[in-house]
Amino acid sequence: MPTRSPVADSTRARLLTAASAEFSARGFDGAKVDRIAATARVNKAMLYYHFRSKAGLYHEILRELFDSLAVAVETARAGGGEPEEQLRRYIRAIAARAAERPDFPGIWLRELADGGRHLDPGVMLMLKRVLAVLTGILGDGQRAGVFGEAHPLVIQISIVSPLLFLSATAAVRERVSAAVPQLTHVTREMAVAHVESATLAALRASARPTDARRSQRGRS
Amino acid sequence: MPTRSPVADSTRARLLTAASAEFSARGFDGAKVDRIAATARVNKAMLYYHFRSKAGLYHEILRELFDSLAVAVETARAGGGEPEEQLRRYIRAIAARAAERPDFPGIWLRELADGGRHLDPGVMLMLKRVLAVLTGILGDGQRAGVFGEAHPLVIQISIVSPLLFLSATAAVRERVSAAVPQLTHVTREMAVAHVESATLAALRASARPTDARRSQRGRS
DNA sequence: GTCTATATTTTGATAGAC
DNA sequence: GTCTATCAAAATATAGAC
Repeated sequence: MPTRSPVADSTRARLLTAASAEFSARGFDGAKVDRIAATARVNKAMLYYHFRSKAGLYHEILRELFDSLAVAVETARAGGGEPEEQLRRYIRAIAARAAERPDFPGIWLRELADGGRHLDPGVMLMLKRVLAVLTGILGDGQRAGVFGEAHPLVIQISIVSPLLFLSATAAVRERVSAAVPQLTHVTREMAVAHVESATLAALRASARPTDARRSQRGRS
Repeated sequence: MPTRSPVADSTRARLLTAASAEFSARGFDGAKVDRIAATARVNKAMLYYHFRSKAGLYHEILRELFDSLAVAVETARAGGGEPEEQLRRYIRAIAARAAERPDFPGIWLRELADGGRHLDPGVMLMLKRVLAVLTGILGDGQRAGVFGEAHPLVIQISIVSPLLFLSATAAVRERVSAAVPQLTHVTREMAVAHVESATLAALRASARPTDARRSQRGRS
């Protein structure tokens, strides 16, 4: 492995930035090392010098991305407070990561669609850390009686997927909106607000079936 | 264009089936025509004879898939009834399409992530038909006072994305669950039930801010 | 660390016989 | 409609000079 200076190595950092955008926009198979090198204004041979292969470069990006996500939600959990407040922070932490790193949603989405082909055990561990945080928050809420029973993976999917979609589908939505002018743009705030209210409303409703106008399946 | 018999042409149909699976699992760039032909047990030259190119084959699949979706939600809408009931049918119609055609979610997901690179005007029109149905249902609900104001695209995203995710992430969830045994499997029914209850709860809550335990931003 | 030139493989696509 | 043989381009990767 080449010199790993604590300061961001210029060509190395440029390659990571360019590659992140390329992988997000085209996926692993669609990404071309020539294009990455060109965008980074770096000689292609340098890519192999620093990362050994296209896959090596991709793995480095995956690790960095998911580790930062795990840290973000763990920080949200560490803030303490009521379960509802923690869940809001959890949601916002994920939304914030997606906002800070525009390439994240595309990469995440595609990696899932790929069946996690490139998720090595290290990255899997990071995903588990994220799920552990959510499971903890939901458990607290259930014990406190404010949340009903809920499957962590269902909640995770219904939180994460709209947020990823929002970013990843920006281009398509732009085209749809252009053709249907009465549709105003969707802002990140609108999406986050909806995810928060929909998730919490569903969790509250399952805690008190009688609160809902019609309970789908009342506990007999 | 070759003979288009009303009955499913064997090699043509086999190619479509194999290609659909390949595109879903690997994406357009990751899909290989050699692999498609091999899976279909058809000579590769036949692929070009029937579909002219890899892109032509892909487009044919996209058109068929999104047209069937548009028809499905339009049928759901045509069933009439209360807005809440129509919205439930809308959600179930989408979930049913994803269940019937296991390749659909992967293809849809990847196409969105690709920025709709392969969505020609014909397919865009089908997407608009789907959105028009949802917009109609939401409008009915608002006029009837049972739904609050909601952006159709936000609702669409929060309905569709979890359903697509559920299918598309099956492989990854399998691996996560294997490593975290206490997590039971997520069934389609659980996901659909959550989407229904979360979406309706959010729409109802926005119609009557005072019903919610805490209204996030009460109308001043 | 950086660059040029090039090797090697894969892959989309076709010509032409049957 | 089907198959064999093959082409041409693209793309990953490396050797080796500086």
